[in-house]
Amino acid sequence: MAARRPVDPRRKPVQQRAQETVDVILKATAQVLVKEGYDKATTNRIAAAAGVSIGTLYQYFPNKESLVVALSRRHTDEMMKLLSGMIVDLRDAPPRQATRALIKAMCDAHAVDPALHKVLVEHLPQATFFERIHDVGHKAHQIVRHYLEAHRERIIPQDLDMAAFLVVTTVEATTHAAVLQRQDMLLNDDLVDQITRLVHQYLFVADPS
Amino acid sequence: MAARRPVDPRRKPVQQRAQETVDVILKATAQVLVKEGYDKATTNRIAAAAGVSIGTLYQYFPNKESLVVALSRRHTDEMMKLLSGMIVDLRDAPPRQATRALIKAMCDAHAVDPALHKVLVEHLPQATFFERIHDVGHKAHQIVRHYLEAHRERIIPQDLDMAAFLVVTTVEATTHAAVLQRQDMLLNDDLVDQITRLVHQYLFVADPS
Amino acid sequence: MAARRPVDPRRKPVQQRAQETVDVILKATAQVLVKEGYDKATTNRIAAAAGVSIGTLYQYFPNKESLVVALSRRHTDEMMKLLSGMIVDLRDAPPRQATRALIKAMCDAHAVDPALHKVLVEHLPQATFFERIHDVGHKAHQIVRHYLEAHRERIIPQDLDMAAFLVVTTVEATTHAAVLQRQDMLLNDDLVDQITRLVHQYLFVADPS
Amino acid sequence: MAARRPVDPRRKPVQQRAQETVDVILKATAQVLVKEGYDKATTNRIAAAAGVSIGTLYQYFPNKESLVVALSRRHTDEMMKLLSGMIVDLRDAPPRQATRALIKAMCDAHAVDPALHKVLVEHLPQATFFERIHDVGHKAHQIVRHYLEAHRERIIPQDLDMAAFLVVTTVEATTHAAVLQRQDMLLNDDLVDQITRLVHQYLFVADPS
DNA sequence: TATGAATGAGGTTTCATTCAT
DNA sequence: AATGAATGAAACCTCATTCAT
Repeated sequence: MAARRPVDPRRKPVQQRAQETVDVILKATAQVLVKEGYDKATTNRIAAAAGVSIGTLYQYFPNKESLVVALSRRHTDEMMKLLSGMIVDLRDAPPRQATRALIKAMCDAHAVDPALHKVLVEHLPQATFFERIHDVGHKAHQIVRHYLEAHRERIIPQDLDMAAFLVVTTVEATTHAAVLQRQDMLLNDDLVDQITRLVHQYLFVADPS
Repeated sequence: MAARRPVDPRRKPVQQRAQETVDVILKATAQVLVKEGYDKATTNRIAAAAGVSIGTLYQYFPNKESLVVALSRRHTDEMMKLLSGMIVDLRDAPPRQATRALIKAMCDAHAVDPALHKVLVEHLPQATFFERIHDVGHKAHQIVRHYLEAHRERIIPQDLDMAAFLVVTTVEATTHAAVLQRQDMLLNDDLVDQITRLVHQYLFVADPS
Repeated sequence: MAARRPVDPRRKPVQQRAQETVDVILKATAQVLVKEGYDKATTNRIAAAAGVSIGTLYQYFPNKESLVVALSRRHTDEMMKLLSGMIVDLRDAPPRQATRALIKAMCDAHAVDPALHKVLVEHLPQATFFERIHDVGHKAHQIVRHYLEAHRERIIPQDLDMAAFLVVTTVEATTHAAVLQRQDMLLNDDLVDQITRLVHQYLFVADPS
Repeated sequence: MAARRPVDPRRKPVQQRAQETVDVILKATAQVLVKEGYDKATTNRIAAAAGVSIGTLYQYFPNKESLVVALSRRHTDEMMKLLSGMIVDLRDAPPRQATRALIKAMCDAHAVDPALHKVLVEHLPQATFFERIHDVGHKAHQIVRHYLEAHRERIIPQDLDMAAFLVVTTVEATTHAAVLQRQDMLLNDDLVDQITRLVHQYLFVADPS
C-alpha cells in the first residue's frame, strides 16, 4: 500500500489576517477548479487567482491534495447542514411530506455549488472520496433506511435496503442532473412534484393522505 | 475559443500486424485507465503495458487525448449496439414489457465495462464527452420520448419531456450505481423488477396488464 | 496561416537575483549557439551551460524560440546603437567622409559578435528575422537613400533606389565577410580604405575633396 | 574530433528504375527543404513527398546528411558549370567585357535555384559546406585572382588578394540579394550595368575601352 | 528491391514543491 | 508571515533509423 500523504492543513491560522488568507485560497481553488477544470488547476494558478504567492499557499497547505480535500470538507459540510435539517423534519412526518422533504433537501443540497460538486465527485481520489463526498449519499441512505423501517407496515418493497438504495440513487441523480442540465425545470415546483410522485408511488401503499 | 487539438487517429493501419498493434494499444489504455486511474495513465505507461515502444504508440495516435477518444468511441459503439436492440423491442411493446426492456438494455449497456465507463465519463473533456458518451443518454431520451408520445393516452405525467428526463436519469443512475457499487443485486432479477415497478407506476395509469 | 507561438518573455524578473539569472541564461544561449551550432543548442544544454535548472529557464522563456528571439533583440539593439551614431555623423558630411563613416559603422556593427550574428541570421524564422535582424539592413538602406537624395547633384547613378541597394548590400557583405573570414584584413585601415574607394567612385562624380 | 559519418550514397543505382528513384528522392528533398524549411524537412516527410517509402529512401542514402550532401553536389555542379563557361570567356577579354562576363555568370549561377541555394548555404555543416558550396566562391576567387595578376599593369589596387576578395564578395552578394529580394531589377540589364561599373571603376585605371 | 511497422534516445515543456530572503 | 526564484522528476512527443516481410 502506498504511503498516504498528509492532507491536513499545515498550520492553524490563528490571526485574523491568516484566516482570511486561507479563505481566499480556498475560494480561488473552487473558482479555478470550476472555470478551468481539474487538470488546469495548478497550484501556481490557484495562488495567482488568490492573489497570494505560491509560498504563502504552501504555508497553509502541505500539498495540492490537501487543498482539494479542505475544499471538499467545506463543501460537504454545507451540504450536510442542509440534509441535517431534513432529519428532524422527517422523523415523524407522514409519507408524502417526508418524501417531499427529502427531495427538497436534496435539491437544496445539490444547489449549493453544483459545478464544484461535479468536479469534486469526479476527481477526488477514492479514499478521500468515500470519506467525505459520498458521506452525503451515505447519510441520506441511512436516514431513508431508518424511515422505511419505522414505517415498514406501509411500505411496498420487501427489501428495505434495496428500496433505500433505489430511492436515494434516484433522488440524488435526478436532482443533480436537474441542477446541472435543466435549471429551467427548477423555477417552479413541477419537477419536485414529479419526483415526489415517482418515489412515493414506488414506496408506499395507496393512502388517502 | 481554445484551439482544439487533433484527436483523430494519425494513420490507418494497413497491414495485419499494425491493426493488431492498434488493438493492443487500446486494450492497454483501457486496462491502465481502470487499474491506475486517469492521472497515472501516462503514454509511456500505456505503451509499456501494451508491450510496444512509445514511438509505436505515437505512430497511430497523435496525442494522449486521441487515445482516450478512440477508446471511448469503441466503448460507446458497444453500448449503442445494445441500446439499438432495444429500439426494435420497444416499438410496439405494451407498457410493462417496454419498461422492462428499457431497464434491461440499460443494465446490459452499463455492464459492458462499468469501470472503464466511469473513468471515461469523468475525464473526457466536455466537448468530446457530449459527442460520444452522452449520446447514450441522449439516444435513450429520444427513444423514451417517442414511446411516451405514441402512448400518450395511458401516460400520467403531462409534461412528456420532463417525464422522459426523469425516467432516463433514474434508470441510468440506478443501473449505473448498481453495476458499480452493488453487483450483488444484479445476480437475480429483483433489482430489475424493482426499477421496473418504480418507473411503470410513475408513468402509466393502472392497467390490468 | 500557422498559429504563432509566443516569443515574449514569460515573466518580468523583479528581484535582482532574477535579473542576473535571465542574463546568465541569455549569455549561455549565445555561447552554446556559437560553439555548438543551432541544432545542438537544446534547452537542456543551454540550462546546463548557464548553471541553472531547466525549470528556471522556462520560468523566463516560454519556449526555445523565445530564447533566440530575446537574444536577437539584444544583439540587434547593440548593432542599431552603433548605426544610429552614424546617422548623426552622416547628415552633412562630405561624400568621402560620409562613405567612410558608413563603412566604419558597418564594420563596427558586424564586429559586435560576428559568430552570433551569423547563427542568428541563418536560423531565425523569417517573420522574426525581418522584424529584427533585417531591420539593420533596412535602416541602413533608408539612411543611405536619404543621403543620396540630399546630394543628388553629385551622384552618378540615376536610380537612387538601386544605388542604395547596391551600396548597402556591398558594404554589408564585405564587412560581414571580412569579419567572419578575414579578420587579418581588419588590423589596419586598408580594407576600409578599399571599400570606401569602391563605393565612392561608384556613387560620386570626381571631386577634388 | 567527432567521427565523421558516411555521406556517400549507399549503393550506386544501376538499373534505370533505381536511377529514377534517386532522382525523385532528391527532387523531393529540394522541394521540402525550400517549401517547409530545414527543420521541418524530416526524412519521413521527404520520403512521402517523393512518393516512396522511408525504407526505399534508406536503400540509397545511409542517413539524412548524405541526402543533403548529394543534393548540394548536384546543385553546385550546376552552378559550377555556368561559372566554368566564364573562365574561357574571361581569359583574354578586355577589362570591361571580363567584368561584365563575371557578373553575368554570377547572376546566372545564382539564378539556378536561389531558394535552395539559400537553404543549403545556411544549413550545411561547415565541413561539407566548404567542401562544396563555398567552392563556388573559392573558384570565382581564383579565377578573378588570376585575371588580376595577368592584367596587373592596369589594376589600381596594390593588394590583389584583397581586391579579388572584395570583387567576388561584392558580386556574389549583390547578385544573390537581387535574385532573392529584388527580382524586378533583373528584368533588364540595368542592374548588371550598375554592378559592372561599380567593379570596373574600382579595379581598372581609366581606359578608353 | 520495396515496404512500412517498429524502435527508443533524446528533445521540449510542465508543475508540485522547496528555501533563501 | 509572506515572497517568488529556483528546482528537477517526469510528462508528452519527434524523428532518424532498422528490420521483418
